[in-house]
Amino acid sequence: MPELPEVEAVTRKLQAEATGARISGGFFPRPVVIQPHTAAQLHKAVVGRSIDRFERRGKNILAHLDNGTFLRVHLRMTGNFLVIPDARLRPVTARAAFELDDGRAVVLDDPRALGRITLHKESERDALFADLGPEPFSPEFTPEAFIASAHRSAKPIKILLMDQRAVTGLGNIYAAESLFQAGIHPARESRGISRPRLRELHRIIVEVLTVAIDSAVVAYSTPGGFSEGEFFPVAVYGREGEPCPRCGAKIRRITQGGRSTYYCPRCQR
DNA sequence: AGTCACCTGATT
DNA sequence: AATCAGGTGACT
Repeated sequence: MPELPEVEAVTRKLQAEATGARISGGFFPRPVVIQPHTAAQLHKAVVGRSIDRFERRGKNILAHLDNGTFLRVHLRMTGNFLVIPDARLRPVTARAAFELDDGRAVVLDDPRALGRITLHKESERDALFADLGPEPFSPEFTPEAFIASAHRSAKPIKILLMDQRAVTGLGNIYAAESLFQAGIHPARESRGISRPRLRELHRIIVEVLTVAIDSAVVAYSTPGGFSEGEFFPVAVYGREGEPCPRCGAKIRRITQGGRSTYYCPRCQR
């Protein structure tokens, strides 16, 4: 489910619903989800702590506790992190649950169990995210910084956009949509793209993510979460064979880095 | 830089 | 039965 916009929506909802909550219990049925910690270890570390604040960093959700530690939650492909009203009624796909002293629980719900949770000291934060690039809405994500990282890379531009070191938050959908809007072919070598086109792509990335966050927050605040289908006007992703909304040419699918990339062969050169 | 493994469920 | 999935890390 989640790229940056969905993670942002999830984080905001947790911040609204569970800030200040106190953890009274833990449920960690899948060792791999919390490794290198053990269930007993994590249980001991979180019970009695309250959650001061939720924060998003890239596609990670951080839950800051009241003792100088934080939980780092990554949703990977299919995870969701949410408050349920009754800790006893967790879904069968709950891979971790933090029971709260008011009877609710904060749950990692993830059918594929690819999501991960780890606990860290605040002092380890910088080291933990050393390989994460700039937040797309931060002052560090300048056109010049983006152009520089592109011109340093021989990777196809689509691969670069999904590399969290160049900019954090884009995944398979929004990378493809950004390139469509910028009119850039996904297989173009990053360092061969002109400065003006990269400058335009930079602007579009910020715009695409802004629009996507707005729609994700609205979609996720309604009952049922994101389940109401599409909430972002997707032009190319998942639309192989359908007409391009701009020129009518058939959308194509190629494989890059083992993932599907969708693009318009006429609009994207 | 490309491939695969991690998991499970949906779709072809 | 095979393929695919909005991610990432560990391989070759």
